[in-house]
Amino acid sequence: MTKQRGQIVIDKILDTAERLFYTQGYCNTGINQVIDEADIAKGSLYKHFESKTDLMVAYLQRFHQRWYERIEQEISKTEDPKKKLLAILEYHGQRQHIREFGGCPFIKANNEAGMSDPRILAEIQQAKQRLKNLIKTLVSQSNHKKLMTDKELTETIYLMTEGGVAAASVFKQDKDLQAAKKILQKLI
Amino acid sequence: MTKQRGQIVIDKILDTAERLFYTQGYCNTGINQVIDEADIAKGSLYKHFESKTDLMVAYLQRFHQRWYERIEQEISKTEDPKKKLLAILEYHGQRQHIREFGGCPFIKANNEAGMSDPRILAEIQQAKQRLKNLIKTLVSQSNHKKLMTDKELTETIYLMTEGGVAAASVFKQDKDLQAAKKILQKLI
DNA sequence: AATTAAATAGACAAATCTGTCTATTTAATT
DNA sequence: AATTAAATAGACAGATTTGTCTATTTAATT
Repeated sequence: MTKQRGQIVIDKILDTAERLFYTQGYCNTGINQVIDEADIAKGSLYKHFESKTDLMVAYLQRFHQRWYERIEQEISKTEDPKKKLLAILEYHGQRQHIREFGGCPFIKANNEAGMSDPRILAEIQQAKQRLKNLIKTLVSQSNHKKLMTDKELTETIYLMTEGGVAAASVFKQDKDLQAAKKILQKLI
Repeated sequence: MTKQRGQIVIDKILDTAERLFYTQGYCNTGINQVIDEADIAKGSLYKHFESKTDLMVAYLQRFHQRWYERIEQEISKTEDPKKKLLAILEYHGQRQHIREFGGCPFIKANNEAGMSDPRILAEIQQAKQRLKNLIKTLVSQSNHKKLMTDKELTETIYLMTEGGVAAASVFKQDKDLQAAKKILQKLI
């Protein structure tokens, strides 16, 4: 079963949209630039996506799925729940480095287009909630020091992750995320 | 000494730009909407600001100053450094409520326009650094429990603040910031 | 009161934006 | 091989964008 012709076009569009929407921003990226860099015709884009907003939604949905799969894959490298928690912070630092400290794609999308379409906000909320739930599960399995409750530790880790990525986008480095990792080592 | 005519115009422009750039976003706000809602002429805007980017920079500079003054005023309500630290989290929750959970103005500006002009990123970095320094000073005065070092506690508080505001913008509520406050009470 | 500076309304240019449409070519399927 | 569906290039509409410019009115200053 080889790839359908249509799927190749869709993939090229979504790949390009993902790259441009993230690096330049949704508003700063025109449809014409997307079709130019994706090397497809405008008619093809509007055959598969009703509007630019729909393209944004589709990008976020696909990104949400791939993003979560990457995190799951990353923490699967160790069995220890404590190490898995540390890996989440480590991973976010690595990703921000790859992304040249452009910040969280979900937060970016939310800031620019979160209020314009309910599907956008919903997708972002679901993604963030999944991360929270993942942390919660790992915390409950971690047998941590009980310096705080499971709920509080979960919250702390989530906030340090979110804050660390934001700090990375401001200061263009990942030392806040690295610091968060060291702090977490003391807390668990 | 009453207000100069020019200053009134500048204030109206900056007030409107601040409101629209935050609620709608920089890209989603046109110069024409700014002059319409500020109720001034287009020529007046371009007399005081060379470009839309310059207006953004001026908005951020004024906002940075006022923002920091508000925080200083807020924490001046108590003498206890521990309570001052808690007040920072409390204050950010209140502000996000007022802002209808639109997130951090600096992070928003950075995501949308941080790479387009070095002055924008510089202003945002300075603002965030000031917050970090403020927390650092308060931590050093707080005589906290020493569950972690001063540096680590400072980092934790900063990250929880940054992450809490981001979470507020995603989930449209301030309970993450409230949770952060309760966690901080345990840490100090 | 006369002069100077600033604010105004609004036309305008030039570029860009999203989205539509047509005519043609390419590829997959029967 | 014939048919059907999809991708292409590109023109086009209509709206919107930033920024400029002119002519006029308003306000402050000498």
